[in-house]
Amino acid sequence: MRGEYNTRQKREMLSFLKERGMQHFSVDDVVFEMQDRGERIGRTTVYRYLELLAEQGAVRKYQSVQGVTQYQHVEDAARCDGHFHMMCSKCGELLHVDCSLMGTLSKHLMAEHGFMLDPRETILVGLCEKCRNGGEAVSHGVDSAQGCHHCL
Amino acid sequence: MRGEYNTRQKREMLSFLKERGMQHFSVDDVVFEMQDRGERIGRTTVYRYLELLAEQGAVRKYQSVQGVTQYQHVEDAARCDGHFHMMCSKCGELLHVDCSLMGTLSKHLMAEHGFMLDPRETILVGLCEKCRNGGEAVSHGVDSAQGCHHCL
DNA sequence: AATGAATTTGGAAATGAATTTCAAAATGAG
DNA sequence: CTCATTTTGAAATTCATTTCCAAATTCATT
Repeated sequence: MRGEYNTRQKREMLSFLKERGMQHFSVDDVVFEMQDRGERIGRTTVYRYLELLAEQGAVRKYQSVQGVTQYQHVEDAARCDGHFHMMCSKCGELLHVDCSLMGTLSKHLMAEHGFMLDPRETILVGLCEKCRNGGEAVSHGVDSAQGCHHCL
Repeated sequence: MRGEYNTRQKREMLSFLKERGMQHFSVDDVVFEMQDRGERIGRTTVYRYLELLAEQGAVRKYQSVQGVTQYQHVEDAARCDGHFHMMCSKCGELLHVDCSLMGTLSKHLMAEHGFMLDPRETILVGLCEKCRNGGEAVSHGVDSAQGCHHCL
């Protein structure tokens, strides 16, 4: 049956997932990491296995509006529950938003609009700082992936 | 200046938009409709002009997660500017969110996270009140844009 | 360890939407 | 009409993702 053979490629990818923790990654991230490790693994195989894992629920798949699909290991993604993601429409990067303001918004939408916001399905789309500044990162004291004074 | 010449192709497309009303359509819909009318119009031109109209707000662009981008004629574009939308993941209804909290959120994301939230691309996903109270399930997608009774 | 059937791999080719290119055509101001 | 500017569109390109399929691998059985 499909998915029942234990191969080197699958083991390598599972170990990669574990290392990544809650961090998002793309197919290319896997491919290049494997190259760095000196492991050979075909791009097709990465696509295929991530798809299988997504079906099985071991991985969550975020398809950007335009650009590269991102994946996230679900074991740790459970820790993402209750927080949101924003995606840059230009570079496709997916960022965590651990911000109490989102909780406030959720409560408000529920109380005033009768709408139960789903953090897993909602992706805030816009332009990340890097892309707004022409590819250069600018520090403003707060890493958007980490949090601000409102954030956890 | 870009967009200032009045051409047959533009006139034809504008008349197409008017006929379509709020109904969504794809680039191919335009191309084939034009062929049926006996008008010749290049696919490139359709992409290009729809993109221009989208920038100007005369057309809204829905990029499906997978598949073909769909467009929709916005008769009163100003009515939707600066507003966000939420979509029910069950019935697919698209709802208008005119809420000062969204403005607050936008400002916060910009100031503290360096992220410029885009109201046109962002769709808040969750469960609407009807569906939370045992509404009927309807397949959703781009079609559901028609369900936006506040905004369109 | 050998056999063989089932599964998996991965390079290459295909797909398909969207974008870029650029020479030719159309437009409109003067 | 002239001519600079804008627009058009066929063809080429891009690029993530999928499909194809022969070869390699895995695993249960001898």
